[in-house]
Amino acid sequence: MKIGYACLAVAVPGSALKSCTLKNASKEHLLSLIGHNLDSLENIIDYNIQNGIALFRISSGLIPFGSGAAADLPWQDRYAEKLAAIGKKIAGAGMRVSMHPGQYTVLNSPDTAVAERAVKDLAYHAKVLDGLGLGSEHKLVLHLGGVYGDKKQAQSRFLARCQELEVAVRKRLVLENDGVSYTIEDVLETASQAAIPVVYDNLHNATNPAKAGMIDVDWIRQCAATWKKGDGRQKIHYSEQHHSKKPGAHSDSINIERFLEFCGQLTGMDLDIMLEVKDKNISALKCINCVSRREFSRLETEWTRYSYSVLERSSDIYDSLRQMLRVNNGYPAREMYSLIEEALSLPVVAGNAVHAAQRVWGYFEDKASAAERKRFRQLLGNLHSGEACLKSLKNNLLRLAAKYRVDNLLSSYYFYKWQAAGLE
DNA sequence: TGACGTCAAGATCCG
DNA sequence: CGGATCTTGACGTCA
Repeated sequence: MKIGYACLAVAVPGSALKSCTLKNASKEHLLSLIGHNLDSLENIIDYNIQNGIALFRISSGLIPFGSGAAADLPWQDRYAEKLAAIGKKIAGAGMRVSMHPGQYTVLNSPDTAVAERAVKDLAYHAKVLDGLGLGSEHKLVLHLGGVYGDKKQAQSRFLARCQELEVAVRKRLVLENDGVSYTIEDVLETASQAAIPVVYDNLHNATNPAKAGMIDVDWIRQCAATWKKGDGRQKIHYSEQHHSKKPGAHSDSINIERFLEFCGQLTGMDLDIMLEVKDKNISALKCINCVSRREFSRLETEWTRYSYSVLERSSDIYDSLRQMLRVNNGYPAREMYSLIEEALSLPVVAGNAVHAAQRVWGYFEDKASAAERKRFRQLLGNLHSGEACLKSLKNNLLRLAAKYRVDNLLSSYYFYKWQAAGLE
């Protein structure tokens, strides 16, 4: 089983993708953006390898306007070596990647211009995976499309268009149920006719359920039969409902107990699980560390990433966690993450926030300039007057971490917004 | 015609 | 000027 995350990595230096608006999309500018984005992708892949994450979705934004303004640019020639090097790392690590054209790639549209653009878009995505030199188990995930008042007809239009796709696309194509139009039952019907594997998405099935009396595992079993030799392991999408947003909205983070309960239903099944969650790699690592026993040092590394976020919310939980990880004794992953989740659900306490910030400042104590010291003390003094001040204090510390290249801090979750709940 | 979702670019505002 | 915050862009469908 592999567990992974989609598109971008949180708290991974050098991993950001760049883009531009269409009016600035000159050939040379696009080519330089592509070069930058491939460097970022390589940094993400390196991070994945170091952290034992073996499933990843490459962002469609890797090549800005990949099926439009950049479609005819010679990026795969200009960056052939870089692409090959990245592909080699992926394959060498046994990593599985995918891509996922979004809701605006609609193959079954009655508007043939829209459908043609969808074909081009699929071709672009396949070109990336081909450029990386990866096999057909590295998939392209697509939704069935629109309904246009007649679902049956829209489904057969999908089938017809599917027949016409080039092999490079077809061999990678998999279909996913969506949260509005096509239920998992609809998708299984169409996909079996086209001999396409099916990705089951649990949250889409919650907002757009197929029929009563069926649970996740029932559908996952049905999807299993659609995965053939050469497709690789069966893949599913797992996500949780956001506590306050509208139905179908992804949660900020995966709740570890809920996830483990879900996994408990899957015994005897061999699946790859793509998480769809705002905090991306952060939740992926949590889930990976909890489903099977790994090195104790993995937990220590995680604790260093979370520690300041915990400290600024609860010094009691901070002490408990420090105690828990003090000795290399057993493998308390589940307990550790549950406690961390508990801490992160609490508001930041101003007094604790000061302690956490001072702890971080400790990294710069011996190198900061007089102006930097003065600025830090000033921001620290402001802390009691509200949330905006905590934000600028953290931004200030993050800039120092970048300037003085403190890797430990740059990979700390303390600075990133999915951890940044309100100040009490 | 606007909402939907996603992310970063671009624009604007502030001290 | 740098930094923080708000708005726009790019896509297609559907109410």
